[in-house]
Amino acid sequence: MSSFDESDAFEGASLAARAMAARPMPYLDGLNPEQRAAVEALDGPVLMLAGAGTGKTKALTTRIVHLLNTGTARPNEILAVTFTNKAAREMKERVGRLLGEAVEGMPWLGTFHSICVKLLRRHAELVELKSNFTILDTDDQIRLLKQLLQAAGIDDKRWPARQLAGVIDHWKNRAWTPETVPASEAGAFDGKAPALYRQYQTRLRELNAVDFGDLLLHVVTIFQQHPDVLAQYQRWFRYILVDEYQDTNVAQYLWLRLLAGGHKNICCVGDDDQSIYGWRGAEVGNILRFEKDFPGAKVVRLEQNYRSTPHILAAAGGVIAANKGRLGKELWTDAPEGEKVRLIGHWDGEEEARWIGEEIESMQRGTRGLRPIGLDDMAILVRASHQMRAFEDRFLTIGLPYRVIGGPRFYERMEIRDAMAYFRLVVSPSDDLAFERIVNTPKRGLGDKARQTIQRIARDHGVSLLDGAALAVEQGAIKGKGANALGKLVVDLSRWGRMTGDADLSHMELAEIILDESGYTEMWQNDKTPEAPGRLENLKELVKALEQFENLGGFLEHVSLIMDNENEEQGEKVSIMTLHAAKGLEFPAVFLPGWEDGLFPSQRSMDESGLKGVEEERRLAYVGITRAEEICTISFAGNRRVYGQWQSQMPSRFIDELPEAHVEVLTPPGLYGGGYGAAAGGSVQSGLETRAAEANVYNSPGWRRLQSRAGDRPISQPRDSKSSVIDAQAISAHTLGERVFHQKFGYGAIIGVEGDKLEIEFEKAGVKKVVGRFVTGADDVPF
DNA sequence: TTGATGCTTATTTTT
DNA sequence: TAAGCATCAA
Repeated sequence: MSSFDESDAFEGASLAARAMAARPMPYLDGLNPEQRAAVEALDGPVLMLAGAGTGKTKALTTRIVHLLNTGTARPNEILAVTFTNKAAREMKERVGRLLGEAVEGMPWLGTFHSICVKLLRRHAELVELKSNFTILDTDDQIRLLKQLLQAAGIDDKRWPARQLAGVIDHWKNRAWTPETVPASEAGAFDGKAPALYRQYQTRLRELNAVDFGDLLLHVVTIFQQHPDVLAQYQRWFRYILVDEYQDTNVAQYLWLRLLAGGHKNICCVGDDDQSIYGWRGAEVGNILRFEKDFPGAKVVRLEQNYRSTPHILAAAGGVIAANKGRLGKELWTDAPEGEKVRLIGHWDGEEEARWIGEEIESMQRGTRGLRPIGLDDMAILVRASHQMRAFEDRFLTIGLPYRVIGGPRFYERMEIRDAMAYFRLVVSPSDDLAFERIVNTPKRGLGDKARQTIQRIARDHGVSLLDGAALAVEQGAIKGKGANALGKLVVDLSRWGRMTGDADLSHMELAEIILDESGYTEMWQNDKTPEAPGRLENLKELVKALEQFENLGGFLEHVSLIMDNENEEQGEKVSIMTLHAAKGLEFPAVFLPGWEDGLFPSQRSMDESGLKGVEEERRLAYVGITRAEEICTISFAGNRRVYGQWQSQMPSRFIDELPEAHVEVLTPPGLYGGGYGAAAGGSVQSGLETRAAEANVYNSPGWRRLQSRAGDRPISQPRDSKSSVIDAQAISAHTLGERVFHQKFGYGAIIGVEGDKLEIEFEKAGVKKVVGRFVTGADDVPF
């Protein structure tokens, strides 16, 4: 590719364009100078570094409007990519609103995946697919891989299909085809992965199917192998905009680079500090490297924050400052100072949940001169979904309404996928995966044996499973009840297939007919498990969703890419969600519980990815804090049940990184034998050495550092327990067999030492692993 | 085809 | 601990 050519920049400046440029641009008025700069730099590469809450979407949408309004580009000449359907939808809406008219077109505003589907359908033959290929979801993918593993005689216990799917996904994210997987990766999955990857791709081609990863990979392959096709799109998409650039993987990066290769009118928006999807293949490097990839790129930093108070921003800034290799940004705001970030330690996870419940109730009423905050304006953001349980339990007992955001999505539910498999089979009878999914759902007495027979016959005749099934019935290869049921299924499917052409029948009615006559609805009606009614409800929802589409085929086309499910429940509720799910959201009051080393940052992250892992976790902390508008409350527990075992926890290293000046340390009730009153205003240290209870929570190294930050140690380094003075003391202070006392578990004997953990057999509580610090010799019990 | 039982595993999940 | 599974007996 040639380097950036200056003349390209003026390509759009025709007479007409200049005339258009003379039109008023009221939409520019509401922008700050940086946003405005990002909007007006239409030509050439632009990197918009948009911190949390700095009006990124506003700048992005205004930029599109500006492109259109100045006549620089027509709607169909703009390629605007997002990661989520939600973001795409929002952008469409906002562009429409700014233009004051419906956007005619913008056919190329969408997610990476939806745009790739469009492209791939046009050029499917270039990768040996037919343009009506089906898109497999993760579930189909796994089942297919399972079959391959079985065929290859690999024990799918030792080598689970899930894991193989992970490896293949990873490779596709890196844009590696079976041919280009580097030798260094070949050892994955016991060295079997490369061959299986190849087989999998072959099988997908036979099925005329692609998985999510293929959508990008195939398009990249086409662009790479067919310069003429690429050139056509380079001309076509004269202006490219990319949202959440920090989340792009290698395949997406290549895709963008190829498309922008000619004119280089590409504007990438993102925030390296909010890159939290590395584990999914996202490469922060993409955004860090932007200026190298596109020499002469204009870099605009949006740093004025319109969301949070100065204290909150300072706290977030203090934490993220510990990361290396940042592009560098500092958020600031005009907003009044507000409340400091509040920090509180608890005895255990249950108490933490209890306290937060009470805190929510009092904030709802309005306390200490603060305005009352509605439940909809509060959120609890956790690192891992299992942490939600404690809150759900607690909120159920005190009757506090809550909603869990995230979790299994609508289109991932079993009943929805079953129903869709029926639809798929009606629309395309050769969809073998759909056939396999529903042959015996509801139960038709077709077990493994029957399935194998069908497969054999289909293979022998070189036909689809459905046709094979028809043959099997004709030949009488299937006996007994199953034969009748299968015969009926085959006949029904072809009948429903003919009904798709029936003009008198809406596709919604047809869908109902399919679900009823197949016995699928009945299956759930007869099901007595508690979730059955909900499933029937979902099926109704599904049929309702069909309304927006012209026919079943059109529905299936779209639905495979729409995995979100935003049904707004009514009523004021506290939101509970993971930090990941919270990205892009904001709440006046945010609770961030569970800030303990091992939980957050997660042990696994640190084990698997080391410093990189910690840095990504730190970005997650940054994302969490910056969700808060007015009040941000961080908490941790000294003890927590992990996999049924009580474990003592160290406060998160991220707590050490909170700048003291912007943090207010709260005292949990109970520790001083009284409520808030007893300790309010009092120094935490006052009773520090007097009672074991306080000592346990507040005597931790992290806590002490927070109280008096003597010399600044390099905080980004993971603390190695073995090199920690305090922990070493804790271990050497005890010996095997010693009788000890623990505040929660009572008396016990030390039966083992493991790092800084003591294994103790407690008289009442059984065997537990406890951090040495939390234990005192039985004779020194302080009361 | 069901139900019971035992075993194993344990983040984050935009499409 | 507890959920998700796979296997097994009936």
